[in-house]
Amino acid sequence: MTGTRSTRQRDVIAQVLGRAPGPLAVAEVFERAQDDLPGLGIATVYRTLKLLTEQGRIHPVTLDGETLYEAAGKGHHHHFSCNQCGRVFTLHTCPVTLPSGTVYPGGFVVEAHEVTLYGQCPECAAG
Amino acid sequence: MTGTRSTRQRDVIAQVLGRAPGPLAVAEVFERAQDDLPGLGIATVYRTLKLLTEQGRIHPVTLDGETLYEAAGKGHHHHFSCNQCGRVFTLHTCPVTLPSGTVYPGGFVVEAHEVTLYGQCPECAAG
DNA sequence: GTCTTTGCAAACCATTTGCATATTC
DNA sequence: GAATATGCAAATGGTTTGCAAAGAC
Repeated sequence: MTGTRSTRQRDVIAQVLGRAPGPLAVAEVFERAQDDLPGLGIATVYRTLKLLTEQGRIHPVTLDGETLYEAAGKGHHHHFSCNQCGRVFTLHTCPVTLPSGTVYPGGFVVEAHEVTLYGQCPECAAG
Repeated sequence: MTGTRSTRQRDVIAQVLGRAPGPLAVAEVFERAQDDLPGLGIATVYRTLKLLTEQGRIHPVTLDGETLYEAAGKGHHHHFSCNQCGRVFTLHTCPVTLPSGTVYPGGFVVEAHEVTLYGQCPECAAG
């Protein structure tokens, strides 16, 4: 069986995502993981992100044309993208009430939804 | 001034997007535009999509890691992505009430929102 | 006729893959 | 010790760019 071994690289990459306040781009994961593990190769980052995704331990999030990754198991949540600093945050509130099975005009059967809010993050709003 | 000339290529590409029921991927734009205009080059498609975007005549939409393009001027709307056939539709209903300026817990100032619904499109639900 | 746009081919750049070496169990 | 994972470098594939020829005005 492949993908089961515990390695320092996999641990570090999973940890990096685990402590982030929101989803991270591949380059960000790479940089942060290198702090803990110099010599880490970018190919390993891609391979590990793919592996963790297949295992359901992280999820890809596409936002503004970039693929970001976030740790799984955060329950239902959405994202906030700051128009000023560009950072993406995880929000634990949901502005939508859409029970699975709701049928939209035209006959669209809704099974899930995704919301992205854009605006100013607390830091940028304060500055 | 560059970007102002009317060419067959630009007209065709704009028309393709104008008559689509939802946003299209670059490859789809390319294929459909080639029906009207054999010999069209892919580079022209990319250049034109970029131009039309800068002119505000179309908008990019990122969905599941792909960048799609749709005609502008459709007013506030959202997207529905069919889990079965993969097609993306434009929905003219909005499940969210979020006046610009709403402040979310933590101090996030909301200026805009984007919603994507996932499920079965009318055709796939009927099949 | 001048300036812009196009198509082609080359250049780019992020992501993936092949392979020898290092690591896990 | 056998099998898996890593790092490097090469390959890939979508997007962009340089340039000579075609087209718009």
